[in-house]
Amino acid sequence: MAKSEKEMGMLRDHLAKHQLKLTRQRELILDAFLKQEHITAEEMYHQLAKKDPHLGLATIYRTLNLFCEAGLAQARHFGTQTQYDNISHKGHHDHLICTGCGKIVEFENCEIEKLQEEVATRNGFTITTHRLELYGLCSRCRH
Amino acid sequence: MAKSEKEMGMLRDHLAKHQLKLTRQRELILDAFLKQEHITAEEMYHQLAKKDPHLGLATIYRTLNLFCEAGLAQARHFGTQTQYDNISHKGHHDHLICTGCGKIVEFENCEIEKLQEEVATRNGFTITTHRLELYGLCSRCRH
DNA sequence: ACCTTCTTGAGACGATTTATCAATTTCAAT
DNA sequence: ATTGAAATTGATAAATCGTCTCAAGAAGGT
Repeated sequence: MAKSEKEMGMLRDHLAKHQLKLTRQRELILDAFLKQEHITAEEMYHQLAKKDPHLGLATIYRTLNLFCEAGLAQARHFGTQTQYDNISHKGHHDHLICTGCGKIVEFENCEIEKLQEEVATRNGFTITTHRLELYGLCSRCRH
Repeated sequence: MAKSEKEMGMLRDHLAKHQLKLTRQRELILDAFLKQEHITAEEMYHQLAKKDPHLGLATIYRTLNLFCEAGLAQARHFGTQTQYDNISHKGHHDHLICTGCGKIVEFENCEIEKLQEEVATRNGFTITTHRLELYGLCSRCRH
């Protein structure tokens, strides 16, 4: 917990600004959240079941949504679930996905990211995160 | 319906390849879909209620998913709902999404697409489609 | 027209997330 | 340290969204 001073500070700030309280559960969930790049409420529920078997799923949802409002997390809907991304992690990995065999290749491309920034700026946006997925056939599946 | 020959052709192709049938409902839904840039199943359900009050919501979901498989549409999860984007009528467009107010700005960027092709080629992939979403705050929500 | 197969519509169902509410905890003011 | 108003929690009910089920109907090849 010692190394997450910055994030804990952001949370405290947000709580103070909104007359909210710092609870044992919120500290526990923040602690676990900061160790992840992204996580679902359900995953966190299972992870924390060991440390606090009585921690409710609703509390986790409420807290992760609170983190979003405090600027620590960002919700992203993927498939049927909601992923909560840790904003302090910046390792963007995009994906090449083969629709034939399901193979996934991760890549990073600074030039693309730069162009994304340009598009965003041109439209008055400030990007916090992005998602890029390329679908196609890998060399083996192309026949 | 006369102006959507290309899309109707793509649908016929897909149906033929998979032993599926062309039904009145599928024609009706395609017709309505091609007039939109993106739409949810629920929105389409209400739109088509006038033309066919007995058209079921499940049929709309099934048909929009079929369009995705036929390469006419692309599903995108935003908020709690699924948006079905029309990718064959107006060309592919990517999205800038404000996480504050939900505003969506569509854009197209040839340079980004060219770089995507390069990444794909470098990895032996042939891209058939892609999805690019930039999440952030619009000028108004940034305060 | 026949016959097989696919599709539809209606509602049941499943998964995910939010709302409800009594009991508990926080925290600032005593 | 104690008090007490206000926020939070946990358990569960409820809402939301999308898929599944299945009997009845439609499509399309022969």
